[in-house]
Order: sequence, then structure tokens, then C-alpha cells
Amino acid sequence: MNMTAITPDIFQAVADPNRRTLLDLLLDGPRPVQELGAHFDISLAAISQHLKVLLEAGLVSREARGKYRYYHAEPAALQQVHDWTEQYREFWEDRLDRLGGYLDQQANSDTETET
Amino acid sequence: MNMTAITPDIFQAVADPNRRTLLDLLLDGPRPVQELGAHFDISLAAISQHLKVLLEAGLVSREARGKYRYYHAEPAALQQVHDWTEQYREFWEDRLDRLGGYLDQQANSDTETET
DNA sequence: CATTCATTTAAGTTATTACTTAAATGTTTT
DNA sequence: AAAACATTTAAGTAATAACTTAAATGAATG
Repeated sequence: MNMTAITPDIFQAVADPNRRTLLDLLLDGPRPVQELGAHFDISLAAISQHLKVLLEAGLVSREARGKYRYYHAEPAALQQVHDWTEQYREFWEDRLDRLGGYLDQQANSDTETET
Repeated sequence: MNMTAITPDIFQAVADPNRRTLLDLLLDGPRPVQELGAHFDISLAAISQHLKVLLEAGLVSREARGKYRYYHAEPAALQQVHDWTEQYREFWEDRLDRLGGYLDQQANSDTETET
């Protein structure tokens, strides 16, 4: 049940919005760096650095085709994140399922929920 | 459902392993800070700071009971993370479903997959 | 084979993060 | 009301992150 110890880099890797966008772009298929970079306002060196983080986390792989490096999404690596959130699923579904939302009411009256 | 809500990055919040452990602990039920802190080797001030990050991300709420503050897991906030990984699910399942794992083989032969 | 093109690595800067200890706040107990 | 307890906030530090520009590597092309 304790998923915290496994490959901590994946959560870290996916924490950056630019890296998530990179993964999203790669869902459409393998792309070379320059093409990925065209979607961002940062240098290609920065893109390359982000891709390195994703690579080391196992979230992408790279394939050399001539002078281009095609990056491939490796979605299987995301199962770890998925599985961790999955254990919470029954809780949020449980809560939403209760007609009349008794629990929510109680939570809202008892709870500060400050920012 | 409510995507307008200010969401001080949930992905960021769950990137830290101590914060994930905090959430995991809270799955068993609301807990005051000192009790959560007992599971870690860091100061209570640090725990409190982590809880603040989780609070601002909407991942926990707090309820004042006397001199204690009970923190509650707010699992619904994790749907956002879950949903994002969900779009990758069909891809990893697709891949794993292929008997003989043709694609995996090809990926392994074509691909550098360096660290 | 020298140049160009694609990408990576190096080196430096700035902002943020995860912690620490000490002081501040608020609550309960005596 | 003072002392004890639970938690938060403040202030400081060291490590890391996300970027930058410039130089290095490596493949393709003229």
C-alpha cells in the first residue's frame, strides 16, 4: 500500500507543467526535439533538459533517426502515478455517491477549510 | 467538475514523497499534526508546512477540535491527477494487450532508452 | 572534408524548496 | 491568570530547479 518508496522521480518529473505538455504532445506520436520545442517559448536546450528528466524517469524513450532524435512517450511508466491516485478513487466516489451528501454537509459545517 | 477553482498546483503538491505519505496516512482517517509527525523524522514545523501546501492545493482540509487541528484527506482533489493519467491508460493497456509483445520487442531493438 | 543542422552538455544565474530553530499564537488545564 | 500543550509563523540556510547563452558533439550535405 505504501507507494511512496517506488521511483520517486516520476512524480517529480510530472510535476512540471512543461514536461506534462511534452508528454501530451508525444501522445500523438514520436517527435524530434525541434518540433516539440516549437510549442514552447523556451530554448531548445531547456527542452532537451526537460526531455532528459523524462527519459531518466522512464516516461519517454528516444530513437535516433539520422540527425534527429525522435522521442517516444512511454505511457506505461505513468501507471505508477495512476495506481497511487487509484487508491483514493473509492473515497472520492464514495463521497459523491451519498445522496443528500450527508458527509459533505458535515465536513462543511465542522471544518475550517482555510486558505 | 469545477475547473475554475484556484488550484495551486496539485501535481507540485504530490511531487514530494513526505506529502504523499501524509495523504496516505490521512486515508485511514483525520489526524492531528503531532500524530502525523510521529511517522517522520523531521520537525513538526516542517510537517505543518507540508500540510499547508496540501491545504492550499485542496488535498486536505482542517478541522479545529479543541487545541488540536485534525487534518482530513480531500481525495476528490486527486481526480485531476487521476484524469490526466487516465488519458494515457489506453496507450499502456494497448501495448500490454498485444500478445507476443511485438511492439515492445521493436521498441527495445530500435530504441536507445539510455539513462 | 568543411559546413550546416539537430541536439546535448557546460557553466552560470535566479527562484524555489525542504528543512532547521526560535518566537508567536491560540487553547486547555490547574 | 499562569503554565503547559498544539500548532503555526518567522527567519535563515543549503540543496535543487528551471532557465539562459555559449561551446561541444555527431550526423548529413554540398
